[in-house]
Amino acid sequence: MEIFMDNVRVRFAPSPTGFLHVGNVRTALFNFLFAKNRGGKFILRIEDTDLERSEKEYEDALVRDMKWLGLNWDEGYLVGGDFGPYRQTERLKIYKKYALKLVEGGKAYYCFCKKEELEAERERQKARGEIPRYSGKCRNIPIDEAKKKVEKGEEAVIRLKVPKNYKIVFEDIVFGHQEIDSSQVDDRVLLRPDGTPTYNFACVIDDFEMKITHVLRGEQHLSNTPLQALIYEMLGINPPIFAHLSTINGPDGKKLSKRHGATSLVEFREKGYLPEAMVNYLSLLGWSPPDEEEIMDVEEIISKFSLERVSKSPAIFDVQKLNWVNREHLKKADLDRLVQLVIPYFKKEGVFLDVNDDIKKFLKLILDGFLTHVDYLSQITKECNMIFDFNPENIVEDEEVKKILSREAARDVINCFYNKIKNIDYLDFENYKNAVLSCMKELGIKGKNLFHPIRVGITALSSGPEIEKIVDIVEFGSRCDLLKKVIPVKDRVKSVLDVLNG
RNA sequence: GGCGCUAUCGUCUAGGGGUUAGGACGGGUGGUUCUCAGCCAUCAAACCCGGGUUCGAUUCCCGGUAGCGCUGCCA
Repeated sequence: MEIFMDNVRVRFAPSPTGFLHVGNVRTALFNFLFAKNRGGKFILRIEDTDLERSEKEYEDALVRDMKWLGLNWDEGYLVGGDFGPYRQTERLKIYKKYALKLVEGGKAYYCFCKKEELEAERERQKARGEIPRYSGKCRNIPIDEAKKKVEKGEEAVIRLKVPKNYKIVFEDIVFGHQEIDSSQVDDRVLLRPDGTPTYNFACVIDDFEMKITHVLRGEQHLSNTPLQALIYEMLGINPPIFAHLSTINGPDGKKLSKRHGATSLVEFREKGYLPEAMVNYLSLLGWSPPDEEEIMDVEEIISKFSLERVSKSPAIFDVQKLNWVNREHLKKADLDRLVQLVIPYFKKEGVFLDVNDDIKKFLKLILDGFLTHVDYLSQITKECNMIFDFNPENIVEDEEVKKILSREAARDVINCFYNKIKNIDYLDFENYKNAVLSCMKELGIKGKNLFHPIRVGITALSSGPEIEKIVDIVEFGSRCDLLKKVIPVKDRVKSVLDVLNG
């Protein structure tokens, strides 16, 4: 269906009226993947023709988010290129040129109807149960007369003169052949009195001017495409190939919104999701790899990506699966990198103000012990809370711990363990192992009857990472220059024994 | 209301005129490790409904239903 092209040019064209959310990102991602897979160009264009709602702040956020994800664009906003400018409000002259061309060719006309009048009329039509449409009142004003009015300074918009009884046809890679009667499309406004274009017009002009070969965008634009296809035709130019991407909805099947929790990309970044995990998960929404391997890095996704495997049905954003994808990438990630990523969360908790090499090593030990416990990085501080908040009283409060202590010889184990370590200055792995070993021999206890009490002795808790890892973290942490002190093993066991002995 | 789009386990999906309808997340169970997490094994779980076409439809066609989108001088 699709003609092979080796000069693929695609674009992501967001409007800076809010923060990038997962739906937009998926669209950006698919454009990026397609471009890279085909060795083409990925272009970023800013559609800021909605003067009311567009904000510079959102443009900045958008750039930051795209960069974070690694969706680097080859051409466009901020990086430049041969077809700029790439922000629509800077391209007003271009739209005007094309709009005038349509007017001259009798394909569009000036409309002098007042905005308020039209709105009132729409309301009336709706009230009567009719389909709200433009009456076509100005459609037949002779062009010379209209021009004169415009010259006199009368406010006018330019509307498309949609032909009657006309079949509009276009192809969509995802949704297939589309046919619609021109009676379904209204004489839409192309250019506003202030010279700004409306979305559907600007979009066509820019895609043409920027030599866009494939338009991949959200499914909500499928209904706009007949209008756009018509504009291409009236302009006598060839449309690009369309590929609409199904919507991503919230868990209730409704449009993604605040009440579904995090939806904007910033939120996910702040929570400590890895960018490669976001990319991976989002790539799986509406597209599936040809094999059954779901965990992929960007390069793999690029190499496997094709529009043929994009599905038509809407998808629901599932945080559970995102979490799994993120955990998988967390496992594969370089520990030193994760240390860097985790620093802000510990700072926020007041664990330290500045990092030094010791603290980095300490964080590395924490990650080694607790990483398998988290879905995303910001959870780490809470997960490793036991390192900082040691509460010996817990042994008389926690049911699980009480159960362990009620077992025979539990106290003896803790006592024995304490005696073995009380004179050791720094309990390293060897020392710890030896202490445990001699307790084992001395008391003739092994397995859970040995380790459970030791765990309680050190943490006052019944569960957590491997004891030797905790020993490592706690001992090293106690020597680090931290705002939140870490109590060393020896003192911990002592405190537990004190509580135990009343 | 009109027009358009969509419909496979709870979720993401594969598949496709004849299959034990496959995988993944999540859930259940069991194993492993001192415990939790993890890891391994294992189980339950789906073709929206009704008509056609056909020897045979989950798959193709039509209708219904539901959801979503468009119906703006928003994008």
